[in-house]
Amino acid sequence: MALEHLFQGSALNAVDAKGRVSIPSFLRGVIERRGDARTIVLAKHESFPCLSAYDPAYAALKHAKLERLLEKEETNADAQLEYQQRNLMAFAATEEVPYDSSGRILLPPLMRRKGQIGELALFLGTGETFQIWNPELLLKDPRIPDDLKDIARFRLDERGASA
Amino acid sequence: MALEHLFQGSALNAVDAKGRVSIPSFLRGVIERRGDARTIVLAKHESFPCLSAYDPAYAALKHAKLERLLEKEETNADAQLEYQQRNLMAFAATEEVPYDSSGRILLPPLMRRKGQIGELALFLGTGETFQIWNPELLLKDPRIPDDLKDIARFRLDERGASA
DNA sequence: CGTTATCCCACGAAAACCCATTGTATCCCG
DNA sequence: CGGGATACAATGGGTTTTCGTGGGATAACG
Repeated sequence: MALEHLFQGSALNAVDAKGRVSIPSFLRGVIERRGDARTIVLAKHESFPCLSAYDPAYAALKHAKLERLLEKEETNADAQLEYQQRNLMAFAATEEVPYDSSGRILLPPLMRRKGQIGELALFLGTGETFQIWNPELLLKDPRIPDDLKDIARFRLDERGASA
Repeated sequence: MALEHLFQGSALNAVDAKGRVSIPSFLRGVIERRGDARTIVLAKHESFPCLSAYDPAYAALKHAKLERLLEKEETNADAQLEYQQRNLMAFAATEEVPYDSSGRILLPPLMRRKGQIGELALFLGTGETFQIWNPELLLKDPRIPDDLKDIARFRLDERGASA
């Protein structure tokens, strides 16, 4: 199921007083090439303290994948439960938000809290999806490779922020 | 996954005041034969102080490989984390840049710093990918074969640069 | 009414685009 | 074989467009 267009690159954008953030144009480009939506889906990342984001087309793909997994193990009660749980996470625990003509979304308060996003949002492409981080949390996380932290520091410097 | 067209050869091009560099036409030829993109992907080389570059088709291949590895060990928590880390390095720590009709890219400041590229950029084909070096650093590196350094010196002479 | 979400416009910086020049390798024709 | 013309690559510079961002006006909602 290799997707043709992949999310790649990094950017650090400001969250303004109203809670608005620009989605970097190179990520929007991928979203619009994958489908014709001008919308992103947000979720809490399953293992990192950040948000996971993708386009509606990818959400549909993910759903299909889950379905197939279920059919394989239809008799297994544990598998049934796991399916229910994952399905809930994939849809109930996500929010879909449109971006406007200038490429900005209004970061929903729930997600902003879940991702602990402050005044700065660090966008990281990860292929099929991308992540949105509070840069300070990324720098603190021991699981993040140093080379990537260097990039985060560079993005902070670029902007004049210390850290 | 042997790719049909391979990067080979060397060239030394200037980085201008705006940070633009021409991608040598013999490398562009390979990129455009591999896919129809007019785009290259840049990353810090994992062991040399230079940049590694390739085409988007190669990036997609690399991604598919990672995916397959993951599916084999879906239950293993360590494998999950390692997958996340590799994915971050492969996509967040890279930048995709298009080249214009005259074959130039705008070398992103992040990559320019990571690769320590100054006013001159030495391009070296290495088969599936190619490298972009600061020629001075290549000449200094003890791991580089003398024959290759001779080539670098030749390219510098050609241009009138001393070194 | 006061508070919150949408929409619209405005600005500065950066990036993409277009055009012009140079140098070099190639080709054609005398 | 030589010399001029041609095509393309690399580079420099100027101009236009886009992107990220702030602020205000308008509309919805409690």
